Amino acid sequence: MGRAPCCEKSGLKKGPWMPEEDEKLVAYIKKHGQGNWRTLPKNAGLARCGKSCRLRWTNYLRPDIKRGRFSFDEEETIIQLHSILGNKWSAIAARLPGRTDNEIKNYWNTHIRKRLLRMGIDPVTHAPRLDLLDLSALFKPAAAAAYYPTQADLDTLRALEPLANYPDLLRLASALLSGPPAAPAIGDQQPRQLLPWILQAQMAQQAAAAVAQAQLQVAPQAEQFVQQRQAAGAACQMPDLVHTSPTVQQHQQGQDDMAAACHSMQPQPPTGGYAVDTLDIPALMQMVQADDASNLQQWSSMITSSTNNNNVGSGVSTPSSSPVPRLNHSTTATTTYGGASDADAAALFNMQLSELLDVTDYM
DNA sequence: AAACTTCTCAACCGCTTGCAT
DNA sequence: TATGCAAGCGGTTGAGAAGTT
Repeated sequence: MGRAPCCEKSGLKKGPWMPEEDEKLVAYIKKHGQGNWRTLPKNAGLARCGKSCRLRWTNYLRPDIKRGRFSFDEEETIIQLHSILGNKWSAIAARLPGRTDNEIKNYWNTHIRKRLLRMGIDPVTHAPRLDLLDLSALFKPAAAAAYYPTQADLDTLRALEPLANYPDLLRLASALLSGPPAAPAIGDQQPRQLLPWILQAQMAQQAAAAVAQAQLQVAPQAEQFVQQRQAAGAACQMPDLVHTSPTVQQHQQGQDDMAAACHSMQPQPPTGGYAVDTLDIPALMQMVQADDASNLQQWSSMITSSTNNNNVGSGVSTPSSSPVPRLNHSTTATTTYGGASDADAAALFNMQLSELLDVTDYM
């Protein structure tokens, strides 16, 4: 595959477009439509390369382009889609009528990304990162009263302290120990509940993102990728903490492709059929409280190897859109966010576990 | 008011993908 | 199958605007 010869041709203008150039381009496209960008400049009387013309048209001159500030809804949509698609700006733009990929990319880099960082959320993985949180806000005199942590916040921190050496478990426990999110509107957060809210941010975001994903026309490759991640997650063995589920085996029966994906991702696939169907949270917390280091370390390393196998070069949190038939409400927690229903969020929760435990966030 | 710094965003660069030959 | 080209995409740049000292 060779490279397109383009703007290196001498005599072609570069840099900002003049109004008369815009007029020529618009007039030509109105008359002839978008055709061959290579021949367009010559036919339109422009001393530009076709690439430059295409960019100018698609990013600026197209009549259906919406100018001006992004609305709150648009911003929300961008964040949700980014959590699913990553830096696939064109794919995100396809879901935002009137916005170009370039515009969304710029807006992300100049506004949203910074705001997420200030909120202690990793803009790449969308996971909460206490190391990114602007804790200085806690001590600013003007904000001190509002940001001073509550007793509940401190209790939460204390409860999480034993997990400090196990970042992956910390994430899980953080999410589980916190109550339902305060669901603050962006820019109107309840600062006193900041800590538990941040700890839940990933779960909440993933729930919303997955609902958005369900509304998308997922490309077959993306669907396959999601299925492979699910399969690998379902094959992750967690002795003493995970119950065997025959329904999982039934569910997987006949799904050769998923089994193959599972097999390929797990060097030693489980023969006993363990699955992350239900997670024994009380057992986990007992280990934490007893400071059962060996068990925790064993579990932690298994999670690490599992997620390392699953995360094929992706820093993007990728929730699943596929239905999850089982959920044990007595031992798992659920959360809701945005327009996600209880059922949506609940169904998602199990499938998010492998995502939630993605320790690469901490590396 | 001037100098400096930071921010914004249009445009470019270079790589990948898809198609034709 | 290999090659060349066009189009598309994401990362980066840099000029001008806005903000700060």
